[in-house]
Amino acid sequence: MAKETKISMAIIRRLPRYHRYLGELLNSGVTRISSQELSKKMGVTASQIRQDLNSFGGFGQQGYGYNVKDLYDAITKILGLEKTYNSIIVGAGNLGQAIANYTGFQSWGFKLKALFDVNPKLIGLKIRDVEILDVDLLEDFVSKNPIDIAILTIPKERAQEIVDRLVAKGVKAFWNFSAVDVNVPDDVIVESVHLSDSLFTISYRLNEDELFKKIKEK
Amino acid sequence: MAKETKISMAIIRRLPRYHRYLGELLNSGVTRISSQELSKKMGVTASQIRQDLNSFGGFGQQGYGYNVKDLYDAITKILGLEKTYNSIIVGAGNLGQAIANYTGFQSWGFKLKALFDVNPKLIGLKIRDVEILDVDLLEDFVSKNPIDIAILTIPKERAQEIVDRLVAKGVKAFWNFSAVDVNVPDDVIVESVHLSDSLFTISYRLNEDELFKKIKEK
DNA sequence: TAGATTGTTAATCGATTAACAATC
DNA sequence: TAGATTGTTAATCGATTAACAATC
Repeated sequence: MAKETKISMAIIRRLPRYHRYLGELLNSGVTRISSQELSKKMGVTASQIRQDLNSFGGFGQQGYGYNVKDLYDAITKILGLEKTYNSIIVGAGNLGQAIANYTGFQSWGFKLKALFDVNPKLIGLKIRDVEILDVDLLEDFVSKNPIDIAILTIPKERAQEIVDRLVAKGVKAFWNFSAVDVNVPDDVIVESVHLSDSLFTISYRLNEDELFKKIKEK
Repeated sequence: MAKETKISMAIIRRLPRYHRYLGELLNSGVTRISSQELSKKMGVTASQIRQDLNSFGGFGQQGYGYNVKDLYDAITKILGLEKTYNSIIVGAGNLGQAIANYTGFQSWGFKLKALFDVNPKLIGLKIRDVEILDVDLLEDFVSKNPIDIAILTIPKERAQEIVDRLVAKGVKAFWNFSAVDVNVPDDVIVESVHLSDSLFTISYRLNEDELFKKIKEK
C-alpha cells in the first residue's frame, strides 16, 4: 500500500488555510482567482500556492487562473470533509464541554456520539443531547459504536492509558489536548493541540529582545 | 534595536517541548542527561537538541551532559516564564470560559484580569473571581489596567475589529482562537490556534491513502 | 492571435543531520 | 589519564522561490 506521492506535513497544514480563504471568496461571490491574487490575500508566494495545489492535481487553467468554487470543492474533498466522522470526547471538563458545545465541527461532518468522564457528578448529564458516560464503559461503547476520532481532554497523567485502551479497540485517530505526547502504533494518527506550548511561544516572543540583550552583555 | 541572533520559529516552537520533558525528568529525580538520552525520549536527533540549545548558550558540559535542573531553569527563563503577564479574555462563551477556568496558565504567571462579552446574560457573572464585563468597556479597562496578552475567543467576524481596538490601546500580544487570520503591525505578536485547521488535518490523514488511489486511477 | 497564468523544472535558501575537534 | 559528550563546523536534505515553456 505504498504511496508514490508523499505529501509533506508542511503542505498538509496549509490546506485548511487555503480552504478557509477560498470559502470566504466563494461567500463574497468571487468566481475566479489567480495564484498571484490569492498570494496577496494570504501573504504567501504565488509559487508556493501553485506548487501546493499541483501536488494534488492540476486545478487551474493557463491564462485564467482557478475557478473558486471548483478549487474549494476539490480541497473540501482532499481534506476528507465530504464524509462524516464519529467521535467521542474523553474528559468532560471545561475544555471537553466547550468542544462538545461548539456546533461548527458537527456541521463539517464530525459527529459527537458520547462524552466520558470519571466524575460521578458529570456522568448522566447531557450536552446538546449527547450523554456523559462513565469512562468504565469506554470499551463497551466503542465496541458497539465504531469511532473514527477520539478527542482527549483529560489530565496528562491519564492520556496514555486512555489512548492504549482505545487503540486496542481499533480507534485510528486522536485529537489530543493533553499536555503530553502519547505513543501510538504507526498506523494511528495523533494530532496534538498543546495549548501551553502555544502560549509559551507568546511569552518567549514578548521577551526575545531583552533576552539577547542579556546574552550579549555576558 | 536589530538582533544579531535571530531564532527561527522552528526552534522557538520546540522550546516548550524541551521544557516539558525536562520538567518531567526533574520530577522523576533525574539530575543529569545527555543529548543522546534526551533524544531517545523525545524522538528527535541529539544533534538537533545540541544545536537548538546552543543558539541560546552553552548549557552543557563536555563528558557530562546537561544538568537537568540548570537546563530546566534556563529554558524557563528563555520562555519568559519567570515573569507575570496580565491578560484578558474577549469572548466569554464556552471556549473563553474553559480557558478562564483552567488554572494551569495562572500558575505559570499568566494572570487573568477580566473577561469581556456582548451577551447581557453573561455580563456581571464571575469565573473564578474574575468578572465578565461589557465589551463596550474594553478600551476603558485596558487604559486603567495594562494588559500584556489578549485572548480572543470571539466569532471570526468580530476578531479584526477587537484586535484593532486593542492594538490602538497598546496591547502587544494576542492569543487568537478565532478561525481567521488577523492583521497587526510588525511589533505586535499574534499566536493563532486554529482548531478546525488542526481537526481537518486528521480527516485529511484518515483519507490520504484512498485519495491517492483515486488520483492514480485517473 | 496576443496576453495571461498555469504547471513544472531549476535554483536558492534554510533547517536538519553528521562528524569531529575541543574539553570536561 | 581515558572516556564521554559537548559545541560547532561542514554536509545533506527538504522546502521554498524563481523562472519560463506550455497552453488556455
